[in-house]
Amino acid sequence: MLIARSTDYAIRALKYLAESGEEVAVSELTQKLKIPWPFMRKIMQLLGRGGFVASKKGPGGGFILLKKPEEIYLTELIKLFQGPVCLNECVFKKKVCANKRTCYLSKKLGEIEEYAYLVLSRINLKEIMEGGRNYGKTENN
Amino acid sequence: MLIARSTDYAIRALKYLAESGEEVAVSELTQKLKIPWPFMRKIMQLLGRGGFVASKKGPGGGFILLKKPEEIYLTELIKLFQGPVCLNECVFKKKVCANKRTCYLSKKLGEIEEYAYLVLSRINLKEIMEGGRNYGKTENN
DNA sequence: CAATAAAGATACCAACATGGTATCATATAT
DNA sequence: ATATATGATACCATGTTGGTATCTTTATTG
Ligand code: FES
Ligand code: FES
Repeated sequence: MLIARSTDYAIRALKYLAESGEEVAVSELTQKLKIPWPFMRKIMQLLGRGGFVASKKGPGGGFILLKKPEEIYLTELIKLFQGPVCLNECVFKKKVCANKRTCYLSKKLGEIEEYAYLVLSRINLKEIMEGGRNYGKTENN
Repeated sequence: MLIARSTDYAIRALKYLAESGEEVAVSELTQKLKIPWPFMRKIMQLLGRGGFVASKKGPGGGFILLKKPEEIYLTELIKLFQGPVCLNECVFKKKVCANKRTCYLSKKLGEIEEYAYLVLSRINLKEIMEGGRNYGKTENN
């Protein structure tokens, strides 16, 4: 799967923040987006570390968007929540395969990965917000 | 990951069978390819059910390739061992997302999946055998 | 016709990734 | 001071996948 749940939730949260424009507490996010509370918190914290949002503690505090929607690229979010986009990893996981350079399959998978990265790296939050008007409104669990 | 371990092992086994041309027992496969024995068996059984190989029981028995290498496509193997190639599944796993049709992200991921499928579906065993002379000789685990 | 060597079937186990939870510490507004 | 928010972090639960074990069935061969 290219996009994990955590990344998806992050997108929804960012979208909400972008539309709100002001400080939003996790409690509000979690209510509006129907996402489990502690999980949402974890995600917001990560977004904070990633520099996408700023946080304010105390009553009335919450999270606020730091970047413009058009500056938030999908690949950045994926990297933050799932690590680098990678589809052609040699099956001998951790260990590097000696044939990686010459392996035919690896080359082909690399092409796919390259294409995937290209497409994903062009998608930004603004596009998602405009392109998919109902993204994140999937209340049908 | 596009290609799982099981699929990879299957490719190696098929390659070996193709080069051998005659009945090969799992014991031989497992020795030559350095793949765990019971796992290899399971994989060969699946390949049998998938119609890629025929089996012969009893002493001297084993598996023999049923198709020509150029008729064995990577997507078929992936389907057999990992299920259908799918990269754009909506995060609400099992349940179908009502917005699937209009979701911008889903559309983009669909494009990637389509491309991936196109590339993979053109790759056959013969290509792999010729293109990557040392595929499956990764003895460096 | 035994004994043996193979595969068929199937249930089980272990490691890992991921989604999700809980807890305690810290900062801030009132 | 207290309530309300996040920061950090450790933990738990579930599912998938790689891997194992066991028992049955079929065929060869002496
Ligand atoms: S088998 Fe390792 S890169 Fe191809
Ligand atoms: S959120 Fe379900 S398809 Fe986009």
